[in-house]
Amino acid sequence: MRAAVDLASVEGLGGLTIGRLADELKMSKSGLFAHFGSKEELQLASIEMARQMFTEHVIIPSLSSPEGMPRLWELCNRWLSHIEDRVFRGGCFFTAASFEFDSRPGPVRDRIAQVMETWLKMLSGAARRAQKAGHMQRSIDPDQFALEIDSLAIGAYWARELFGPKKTMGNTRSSIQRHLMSAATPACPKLRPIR
Amino acid sequence: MRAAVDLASVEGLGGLTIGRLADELKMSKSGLFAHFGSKEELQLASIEMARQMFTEHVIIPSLSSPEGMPRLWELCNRWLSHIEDRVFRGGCFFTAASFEFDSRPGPVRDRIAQVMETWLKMLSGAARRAQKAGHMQRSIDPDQFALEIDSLAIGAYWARELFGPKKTMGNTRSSIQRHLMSAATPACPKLRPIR
DNA sequence: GCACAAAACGAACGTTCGTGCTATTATAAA
DNA sequence: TTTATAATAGCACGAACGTTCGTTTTGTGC
Repeated sequence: MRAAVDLASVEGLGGLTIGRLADELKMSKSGLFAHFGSKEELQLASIEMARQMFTEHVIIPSLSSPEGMPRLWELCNRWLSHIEDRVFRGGCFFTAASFEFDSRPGPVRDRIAQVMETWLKMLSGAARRAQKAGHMQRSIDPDQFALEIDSLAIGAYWARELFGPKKTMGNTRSSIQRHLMSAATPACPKLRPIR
Repeated sequence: MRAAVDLASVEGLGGLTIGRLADELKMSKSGLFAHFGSKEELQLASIEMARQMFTEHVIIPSLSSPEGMPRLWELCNRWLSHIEDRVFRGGCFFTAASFEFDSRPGPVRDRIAQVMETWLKMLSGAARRAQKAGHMQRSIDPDQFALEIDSLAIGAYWARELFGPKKTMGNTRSSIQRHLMSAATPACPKLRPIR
């Protein structure tokens, strides 16, 4: 599954081909195929694996940060890091998959949308708790705010892949930090740079 | 070419297949193929067509707005509109193509990156002129600023395609407008909502 | 009406795709 | 050691892919 996720993150979920994956693993096509029964199942399994990896690298470690703005900041930071660290060989698995499948109805598209919705809810939930903790202005719509910082990260990834990593990611960290701070109250604790 | 762009915007530039396009146009594969000579040429021609359409729908009309912040705002607005209006059947041609080809070296990828760079330069150039006109704070880095508003639009498109158009685009308009206004000086003229 | 060029066509090529079969081999329980 | 079960391999299939070929249709200027 690790190989599948790597391949899919480079060639796209559609380009994740049973033959190529079998070659990579030095297996026969049919031997590999038997584990899934269909290409769609392979795709869904890859999504599941990628989701697990994302949870493990980004979400779980962030939960040890204190609730409120610090945890929101930590979530953003760890997401950017997981792109920089190339946890997926080809970049950001889910962003690429989203754009690839957004107009191809079916279980694969639905699952991707579901995972991304959960992620957005994670962000907006953190924002909402930041409001409850008095770290964030109550006039802000948490859902829209979550989408905004998510967009900044997606855009950074987009620019990085197209134009090279020059200073893109570092600049984006400060972009997002600025965005968080512009929404913060005086009671909000300092946001420490994680890297 | 219109049909090719439509097909590519739905199935992706890779899924733009000579056979399917021929079917759609009720032509023979070979008859269609003869016009291009290779699939890559077809892809490049599609990019060119999409670029022309984008220029026509977004850039040209914006040039009649006064230089500075108003024109920058108009560029953003028209980009959002051209997504809402589904100028490309499958959504935003270039955003999808960017993510599809970002890790597939070759002339197609290069051309996409080139077009997107030109577009970003258009935005940052407008921002720079807004600074010269005294509409925008000079402390702002125009390149980073351009990437930020581009990111917001990309993110809006991403959410729209995945979760449905509910209120996404409208909210994004105000997100971007807020972002512009937070960078504005007192001398900046009012930004009228275009739609 | 004819000649000539451009355009479209149908058939075939070699690959690769996903997907079924039927063997063969490893593994673990009896 | 035998036996049941899971994993892998081998082979073949129909379809679709990009591409090439020779032929036929279409349109234009004389």
